[in-house]
Amino acid sequence: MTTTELYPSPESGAAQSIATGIYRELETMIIEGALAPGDRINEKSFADQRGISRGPIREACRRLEEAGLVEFKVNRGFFVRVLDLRDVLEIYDVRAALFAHAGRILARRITGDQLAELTALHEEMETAVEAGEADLFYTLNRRFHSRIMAFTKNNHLADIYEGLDRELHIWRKRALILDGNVRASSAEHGLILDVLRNGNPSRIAQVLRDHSLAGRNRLLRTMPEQVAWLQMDWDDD
Amino acid sequence: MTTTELYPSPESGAAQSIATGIYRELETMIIEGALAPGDRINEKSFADQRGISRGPIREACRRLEEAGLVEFKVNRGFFVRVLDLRDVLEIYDVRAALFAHAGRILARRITGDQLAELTALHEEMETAVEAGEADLFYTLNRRFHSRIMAFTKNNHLADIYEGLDRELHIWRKRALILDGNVRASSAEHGLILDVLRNGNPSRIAQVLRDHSLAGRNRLLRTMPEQVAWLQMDWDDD
DNA sequence: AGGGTAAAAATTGCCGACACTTTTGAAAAA
DNA sequence: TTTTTCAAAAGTGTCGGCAATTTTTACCCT
Repeated sequence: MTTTELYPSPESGAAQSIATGIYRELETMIIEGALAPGDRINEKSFADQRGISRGPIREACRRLEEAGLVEFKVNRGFFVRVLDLRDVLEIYDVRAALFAHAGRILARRITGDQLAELTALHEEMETAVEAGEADLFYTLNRRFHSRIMAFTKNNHLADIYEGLDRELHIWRKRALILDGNVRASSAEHGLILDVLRNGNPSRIAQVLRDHSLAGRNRLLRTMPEQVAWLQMDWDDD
Repeated sequence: MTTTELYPSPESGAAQSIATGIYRELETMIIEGALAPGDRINEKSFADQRGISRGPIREACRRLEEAGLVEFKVNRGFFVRVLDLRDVLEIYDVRAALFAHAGRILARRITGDQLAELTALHEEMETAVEAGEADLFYTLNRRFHSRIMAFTKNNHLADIYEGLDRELHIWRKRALILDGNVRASSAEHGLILDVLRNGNPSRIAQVLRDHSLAGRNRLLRTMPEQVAWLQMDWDDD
C-alpha cells in the first residue's frame, strides 16, 4: 500500500526493531558509564527524547534484566544493576574457571593464525603500555581475552564469558588504569602466548586461570579498605 | 480514587507484573514440552486466551530471548529455540567445567548438613531406580545437581548453571529415561558423595567433571546415527 | 494438475491513552 | 526546626488500535 511511510527505516537499511536498537543503546550507556549503577531508567523521558513510545524500551529493558545489567522493581521501574564486591569476586571466580577450560580446549585446537592474531594484539598492547595509553590497552585487552574465548569454537562458552565480561566492565577498568597493573597484565599475556605455543593443556589452563585471578587481585588492591572483611572468605585455591 | 478496579490483583495477593507471570508460564511450557522447539509463540492468540494484551507477552518473550529459550525474528515473532546437537555438546562441555570448578570450591566449603542433604537425595534416587520411576529419578537428579551448585555460594556460578540446565532439559530427559543410564548415573552419584566426604579438591573436581561428561555420552548413545560426523571433533580431554 | 499471483486474513511493530502507584514537595502539626 | 500529612506531579502497567508485514487463500493461466 502507498500510504505515508510510518516507520522510518533504520539508517543503514538493515531492517530491525526499535527494541533491538534501544537494547544496544542502553547496553552501551550502562557499560560506558553514561548510566551509573543504581540509576533508574526513566521510560517516559527516554521515550520522549527519541520520539518513540515506551513499548520498545520496556522490551529492551526486559532483555537487559535477563542479562543482569538491569534490575526490575514492580511499579518502580528498571534500575542499572549495582554490583557489590561480592558479585565482582563471584564473577572473577567463574571467569577464571572458564579461562582454564578454554585453555584446555585451545591446547588441542589453536591454530597458527590464531596465535598470530593474539601475538599481534599483545604487541599492540606492549606499545600501548610504553606510550602510557591505558584506554587503548584496556580495549585491546578486552579483545585479547574475547578472542581467546572465540577460538574455542564453543559459542556457549564464549557467550557466557561475554556476559560476565560485560558485568565486570566498569569495575575492571578501574583496576587496569593503574600503570603497574597494566604492565603486570601485559607480562602475563606474554606468558600466556608462550605456553599456548608449547601446548601442555594443564599448564595452559593454569596460566590462564592465574591471569584471571591476578586480575581479580589487582582489582582488589585498588580498594583495600572495603575488602578486608571478605578477603578471608575468598582466598585462592 | 474509587473508580472500578481495572486490574484484578493477582490471585495470591503477591503483587507482581503480568509479564513476570507470563515469563514463568512460557518457560514452563517450553521446558515441559508443551511448546515444542521451532513452534512460534502466537502473541495474539496467547493474549486473547488469557484476556490480556500483547505487551506483557512481548516483554516476557524478550526475557526468554535473552535466556536463550526463544529466538526472535523481525516481523515474524518469537520461536521456541531449536537446539541442535552442536549446542548440546557445547553446553555439556561448559557444564562439565563448571562442575569441576564447583567441586574445587566444595572441597573446602561443604558442610555436614549439605552432605546429608545430598546423601538423602541420593538415597531417594536409589529407591526410584529400584522402583523404575524414571520421572521421579529425573526430578531428584536435577535437584541433586542444582543443590551442589547452590552450595558453592557463588550465585553467578549457580545462575549460569541453571541457565544451561534449562536449555538442556528436554534433551537430557531423553538420555536418562533409559534404565541403564539411570543406574549408571546413580552409581556415579554415590562416587561423588564418597569423594566429597574425603575432600581432595582435584579428585572431587575430576569426579564431578567425569559425571557430567558421562551424562553427555549417555545422551549421545541415544542417538548414534546423528553423531558420527561430530564425534571426532568433540572427543574427551 | 501445477505453478504462479494477487487479494484477503492473520499477525507483528508500534503508538497514544488511561488507571494505578510511587514520588515529590509544600503546608500543617509538633 | 523537625516531623507528618496529603494532594499534585511524575511515572509505571496495561490496553486497544492502526499501519506494515507476513502468511494464507483463492483464483487464474498454462
